[in-house]
Amino acid sequence: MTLTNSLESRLGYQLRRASSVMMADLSRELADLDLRPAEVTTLLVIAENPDCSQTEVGQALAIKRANMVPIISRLMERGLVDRRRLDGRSHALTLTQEGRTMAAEAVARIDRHENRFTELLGALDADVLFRALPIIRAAREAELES
Amino acid sequence: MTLTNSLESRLGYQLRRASSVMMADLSRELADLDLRPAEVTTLLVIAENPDCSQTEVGQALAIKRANMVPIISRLMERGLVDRRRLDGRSHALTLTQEGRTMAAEAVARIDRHENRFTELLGALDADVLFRALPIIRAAREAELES
DNA sequence: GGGATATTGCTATCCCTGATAGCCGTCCTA
DNA sequence: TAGGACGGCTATCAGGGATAGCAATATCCC
Repeated sequence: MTLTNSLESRLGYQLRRASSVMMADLSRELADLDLRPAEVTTLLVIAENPDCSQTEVGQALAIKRANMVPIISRLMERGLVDRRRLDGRSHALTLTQEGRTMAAEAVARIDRHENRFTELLGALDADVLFRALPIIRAAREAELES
Repeated sequence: MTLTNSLESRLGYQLRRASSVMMADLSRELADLDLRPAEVTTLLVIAENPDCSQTEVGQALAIKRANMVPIISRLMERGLVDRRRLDGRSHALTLTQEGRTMAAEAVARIDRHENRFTELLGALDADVLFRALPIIRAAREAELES
């Protein structure tokens, strides 16, 4: 028997299901690099913003300070990220050469991954998504005010 | 300093961020009912499909058989769901009176929650989302074939 | 200058979702 | 009737995310 499911008409539900499909696909694409999604995003943000700090990366990615710690640790252990003491509190993060290589490979895979999905959507739909999703995201601030 | 983040132009990333904002909002809306998102969706599917089985609910919601177990257990403990043995293997799930009340309240809250977000989007954008998101979701089947 | 305050990184936990492997009893069907 | 499919279940892990609180440092303002 196939069940009815009125949740299908809910935006939040659709978003969650769609997001989870893409996350699963991404994880698979990155599996043999032994990089978790959260680690790749961190790697890419550091690549674009040399000498940024840990909390800055966290802010850009909506990852809490406390949760950045193991991510950075692991990236450093693997020799992908290097850090230099800036002042008594903060560090400046950069990619090692190996980190840059890894980041390039990751970007290539993310491109493939993204293309698999955007190909299924018309250009117009994709445009709307890129306009609408940030609106939903931004609602958080409005929400926090109230 | 504000960091640049080219992930902003990635569909998967936008999806994840938007979805996580909505999930957080939903959780907050449901917090005082002491219902987790996964439990509410289960409750609603049972409400719509009396006498369905546990795995059927799982299939409708993309929740694995094994993960349905604690969800159903908790809903039963709380007296929201009742089940009747169908045959030696399967059970027919229904809502108790209390479950129906809870489901109604949950739907009301989900409505409020959804409206908070859909209000921010034009009707046209919402339409596109409801057309595009299922396409992304459906890509999973295509993906599994390959 | 110095005390209050904020910031940075960190530890230790906890919660929620989801995935896997495998058991057992039941049912269906060739 | 025997083998395979099925439904529920246990146990266990991984991944993302959240909170509370600490120590050291930096900053700001009186």
